Amino acid sequence: MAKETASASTELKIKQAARKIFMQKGYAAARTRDIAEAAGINLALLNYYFRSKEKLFDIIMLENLQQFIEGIKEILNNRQTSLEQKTETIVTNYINLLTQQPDLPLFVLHELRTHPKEIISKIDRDKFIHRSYFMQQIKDAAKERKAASINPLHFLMNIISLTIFPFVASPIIQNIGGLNQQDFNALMEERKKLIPKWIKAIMQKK
Amino acid sequence: MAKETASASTELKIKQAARKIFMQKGYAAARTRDIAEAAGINLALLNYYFRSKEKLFDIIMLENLQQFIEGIKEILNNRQTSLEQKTETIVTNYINLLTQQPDLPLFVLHELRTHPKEIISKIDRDKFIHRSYFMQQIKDAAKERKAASINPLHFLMNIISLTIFPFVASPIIQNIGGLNQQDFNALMEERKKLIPKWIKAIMQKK
DNA sequence: TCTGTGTTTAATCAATTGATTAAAAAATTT
DNA sequence: AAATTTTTTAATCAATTGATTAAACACAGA
Repeated sequence: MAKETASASTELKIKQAARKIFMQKGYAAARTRDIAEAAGINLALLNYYFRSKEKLFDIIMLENLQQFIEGIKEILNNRQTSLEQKTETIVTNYINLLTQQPDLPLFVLHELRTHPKEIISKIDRDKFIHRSYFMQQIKDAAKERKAASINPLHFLMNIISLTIFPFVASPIIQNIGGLNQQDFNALMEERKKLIPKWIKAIMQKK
Repeated sequence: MAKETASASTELKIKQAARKIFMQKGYAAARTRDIAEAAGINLALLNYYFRSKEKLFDIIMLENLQQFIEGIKEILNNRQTSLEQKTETIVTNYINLLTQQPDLPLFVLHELRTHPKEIISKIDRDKFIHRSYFMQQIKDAAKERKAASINPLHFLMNIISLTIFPFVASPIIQNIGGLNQQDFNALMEERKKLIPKWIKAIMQKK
């Protein structure tokens, strides 16, 4: 019993340390020694638990992607909420997540480029976003209502662009605007209410 | 004479190869041997011309940043063009640039995180964006016209987010939408006209 | 043609780094 | 408490990689 909790906790410690180091430095620049040190354990122990750096990375990356995807899966397919409500929930959820883990999107996107596309195919294997009720609502809004006709893909791109990109480009934005971390977070907090408004304005038939 | 052109061309060849490899793999994963091979020269020659991997990287990165910044400097300070015209020009220019070099923004942003902030401070040393005529126009529009009051920083973030992020996230977007490279480029081409419209809609006083 | 300067290469070095191994330590079982 | 299994470590290996060196090469001017 004590054995299992001990091993479970060291495994968790390693994973947490790995997540931190990988996200800070990226896969290539992250050294297994850094991760071991951050986890407070020996380098050999890391390989004992996870076989190799790449195996460990795959696990971390998969968990990150799930965090990204699972977080919006039920939102997109909720039949009870309007398009406006979904937008607001998505924006709020992501801004909350990224305020806690600002390095997450850049890490995922960068490694997605470099690494073989095995990872990419895992993202949306069954095209659930494409088939989601959310997508149907966008199409319907364009037809039934007086909303402007818009490619649903543009619509989705707009929401995630407006929400995520500021975090990706935060070093530049903070530099341009002369903002410290707190100022920046406050600005992102503002966007929780602004982005849904803007999205609505975009949809308005001109 | 032949000597100088030869050395100039090899220097250029190395830089072009370095830009390619660095952008594909990132600084840490890019090997100097890869760059040398891509340039069709010997590894030692690379160090003969540029002293070290880091020196070469600094040069490439600086050129990339300049490409990014210089491209909008005169646009932002043009006293003859309206806010709408500036928006359209910025969007068109960046979409053209990124269609040619889709890896550029992710590379810059990723390395900006990892590397010491010396680089960051070079981006907008004299705060020219903040002082630009463009920024003044945004403030004026909010006051004088009937436009909605908007933090100029939000305005700027919106334009670059809507323009640049789709390129950064293109692997995901192409996967979700089931798009090949040509489809994706066509979608980005559409955005040249759409984004200015959307920005205008956002500015509209509701 | 010879000399000197700049260019290029092959070979090698030294440091880093992912991974392994064998042994010690701790925990669990009998 | 002894035996067995699991966990942890120190030491080491082997491959990679950025960088250097010394020698060969090209080419200009004398």
